[in-house]
Amino acid sequence: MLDKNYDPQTLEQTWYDTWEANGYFAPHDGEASATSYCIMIPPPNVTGSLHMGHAFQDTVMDALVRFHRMRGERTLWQAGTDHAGIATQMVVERLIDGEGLTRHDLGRERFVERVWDWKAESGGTITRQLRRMGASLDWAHERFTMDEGLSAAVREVFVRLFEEGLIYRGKRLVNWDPVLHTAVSDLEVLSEEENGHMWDLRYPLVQPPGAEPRHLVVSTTRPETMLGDCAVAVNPEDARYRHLIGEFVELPLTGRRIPIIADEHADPELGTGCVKITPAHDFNDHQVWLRHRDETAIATQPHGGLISIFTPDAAIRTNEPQEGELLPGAYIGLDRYEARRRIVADLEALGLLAAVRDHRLQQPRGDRSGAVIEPYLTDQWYVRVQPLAAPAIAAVEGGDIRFVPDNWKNTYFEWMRNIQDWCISRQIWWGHRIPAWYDEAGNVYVGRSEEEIRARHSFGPEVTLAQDPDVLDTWFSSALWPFSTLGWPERTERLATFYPTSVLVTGFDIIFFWVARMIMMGLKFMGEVPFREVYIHGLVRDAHGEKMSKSKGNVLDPIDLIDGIALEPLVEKRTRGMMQPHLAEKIARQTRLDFPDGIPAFGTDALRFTFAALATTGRDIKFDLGRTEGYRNFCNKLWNASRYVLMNTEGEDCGRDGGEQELSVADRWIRTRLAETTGAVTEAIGSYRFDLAAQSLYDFTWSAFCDWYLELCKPTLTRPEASAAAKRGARRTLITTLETLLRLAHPIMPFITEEIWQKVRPLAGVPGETIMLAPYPVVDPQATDPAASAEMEWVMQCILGVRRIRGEMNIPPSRALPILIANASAQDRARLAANRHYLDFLARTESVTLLEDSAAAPEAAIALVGEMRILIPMAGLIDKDAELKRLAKEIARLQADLERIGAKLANPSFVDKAPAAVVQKERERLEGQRAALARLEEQAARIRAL
RNA sequence: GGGUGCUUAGCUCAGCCGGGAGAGCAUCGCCCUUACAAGGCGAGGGUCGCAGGUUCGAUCCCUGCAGCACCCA
Repeated sequence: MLDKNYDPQTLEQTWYDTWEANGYFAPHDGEASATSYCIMIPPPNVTGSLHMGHAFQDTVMDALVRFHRMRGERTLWQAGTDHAGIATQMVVERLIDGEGLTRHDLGRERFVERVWDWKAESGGTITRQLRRMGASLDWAHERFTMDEGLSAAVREVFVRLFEEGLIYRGKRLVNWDPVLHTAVSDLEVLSEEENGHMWDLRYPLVQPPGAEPRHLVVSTTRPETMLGDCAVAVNPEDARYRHLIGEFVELPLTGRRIPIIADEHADPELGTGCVKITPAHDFNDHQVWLRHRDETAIATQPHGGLISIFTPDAAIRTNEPQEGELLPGAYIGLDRYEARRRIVADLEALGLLAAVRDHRLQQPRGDRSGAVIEPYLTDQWYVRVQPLAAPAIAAVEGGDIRFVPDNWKNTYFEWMRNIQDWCISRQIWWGHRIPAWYDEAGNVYVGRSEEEIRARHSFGPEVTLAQDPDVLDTWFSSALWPFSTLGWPERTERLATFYPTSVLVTGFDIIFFWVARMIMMGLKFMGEVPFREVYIHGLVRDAHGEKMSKSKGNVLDPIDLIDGIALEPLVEKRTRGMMQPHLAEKIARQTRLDFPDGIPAFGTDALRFTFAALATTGRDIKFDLGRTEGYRNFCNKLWNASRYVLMNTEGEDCGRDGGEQELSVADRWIRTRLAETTGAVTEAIGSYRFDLAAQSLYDFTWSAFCDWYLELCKPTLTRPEASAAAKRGARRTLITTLETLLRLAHPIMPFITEEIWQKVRPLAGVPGETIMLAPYPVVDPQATDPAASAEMEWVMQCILGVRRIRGEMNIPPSRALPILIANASAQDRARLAANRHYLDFLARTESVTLLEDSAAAPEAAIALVGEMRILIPMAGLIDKDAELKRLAKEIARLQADLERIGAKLANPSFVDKAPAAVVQKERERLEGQRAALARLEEQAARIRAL
């Protein structure tokens, strides 16, 4: 027997341990003929912790995986974590900062050791949390992007791409993060509008001696970059300046002269139409420079005009010995903002500052550090993406990969068709070291190892080689995830079985970062797409629709929803380690407002059910705690219903060992409903509509099984006159329906279904050690019985009719009612006779009397079931005005309806053009409603006449 | 500026191929009826964002507008 109370805490933990210990999560060996099903987990940061987005995503994946596993497919959910280069390095740097050290104090080797220590220390957190979610990941084959196998895959890919000319090294402008001291890719830069200024600078024209001084005015948001200007550009069509093209201006503060050049980049409509060109510190200017660098006036400048002015910290650098006073000594060593202040002041002193205006500008910032990104000239490694992108586009166009919802493919195409080369080197220490070595002359050699390179080039020990200090972008290794985790470059059995994987489940925010790159790499190295489908889900937001973030303090920890958390610890958790105390105060206030009593423990199943119910396609999720509470109650309902079933079946004859069984209408009806629900849930999961699956399960369990069936079978089980065969049939139906329902719900609610199933299984005569590996229900066409459905519908209408009168007249359920039946057809009479016990029990009827002459009826309240009338005598029970009021309401409703249908049928074009079936249906409705109306009006008149 | 999505009950959301507007939560009555008060029974609540169009008929299809959100430049 089940415990009296549903307590998710205890049962969830023990079942998970059992599953894992028994190896149920691993794909079964199976026959070669079994189809395989595989999902790769988007690897979470190894040292991170589970957030609501993970919890949602993992619920979806686990539901899919459990569903397919139960369907007998060879199912693998590949487990693993990501080393998350920059994020992890930042955490460890902060850690050692607490010891007053920087990573440079430690040196590379010791620092990387510290990161591994940190991983060892905190690396288990997220995998523990995944287990709490019930995730049936194949832990036995857990992978980590930095483990030896995956690192080998990374080296292999790098070398092959390099040898094909698809990886190159080049001095290019990159997005430089001056705080993290590393290049970052375009995708890691977030631009937002911020308040700033626009400065108008006067650049004096070079004039013959004695001439009146004249200026060109250029506008800039970054005046300090003028130290690196190589030209002023004007539009060749701009009549105001055309005559100046080829002339020179004095670049203030530097003593340099720079040319006025003609370039389309200068927009005559914008500002003065003159643009300063700083090719080493602006992407657009760099393009301009590329077009003009062969012109003498540019080419003869220092560095051909490509003048870098910053250190990696974005401070003004010192001059190289051969550069002389290229950069004015007054500014050297100044941070970019201090330099800006000084340069503006100096220009103003010279009368060269024309204006300063407030200005909204797009400020690019590093997504990790928040630092303003600096376009910066460095040597970096790049992937030439175009040749890889073409087949990746074709794969989606041709339908080899399907996006769900479909329109996300447009986002994918949009990006893929305008793709830029991918900067893959990062100037950090935590990550895959780039497999390139340099000799003393600076020649580069790429290979799987130093030994390989030495061997290939026959280098003796006298040749010293130094490995490139940089590491690869984390996404480089993630891009290989679908095959590297399966053993590639080895040709393993797992790789052959599970690649291509079935579906990728992920958020739209990493379509570019990850999805696109996996497709490119998969096609390139496996010759096949990495997955057949991409299911894109929405973002989990808080109850107010705000994005959850630590700084806003509105994050929810999924584990707190499972275990519950009191208010004070929750406030403490949300405000811990805040930078600004005033924010902490606000967060604390809001938290107390949103969760005055903290968060109750809902259990994993309720949380998972919530995610499933909210998982509508293509929509963000506003996370509503009320829903979770409702689904916790649902779990409780299922629990109690199961207790009832067990109470009535344990130690009883459930027909498992034969014996005659007789199925009642109710039995046949619930079996029909179960078959329908099985079909609906199966189809919903198959089309990623977890919301519809959840809805069907909820509706069947609560509204059909509990509200009706459990009640309907009570008379059969308790009445002494019910036959043994009928009791056996009811018990059999009870236990098998519940057993099937549990299997049906298991992918979404794994724990409670397993706990109950273990008790139910023997009574239902079902074999198996675990519901996890029990077969998923299939629709039994034999079970569908339309006649039973129709009859049950009639029974319910009768019961609801009586209940409605009861409810509206406030007649307590304890009071049994005598009812009269009038205008009963032969079918009504037959049904009445057959189902009388249902009415007595569920409508609490004291007596049922058939009236042969309806005129003889006493004053009564009325309910209609088709043509048949149910009358409840009013004497002493119902007050006249209340019944009249009730009838008036009903009559009004019918009249409105009739009017609408009448108008429709009176319209000749409707009758002509609408399908005959529709017209027929409306006619029947009209008839039915009209008859009902007449009866109610007659009844009202009779009561009024009293 | 370009693109995508959204707008349905007080709140969170379903609504299939165009044909009688649904669920959960919340609200209001009655009830400790032998699985369940984390419950039972019943009730109220909607100009389907606005304006046009197509159609016999539009929450659904088309166009425009408004508001919100996100992505790209």
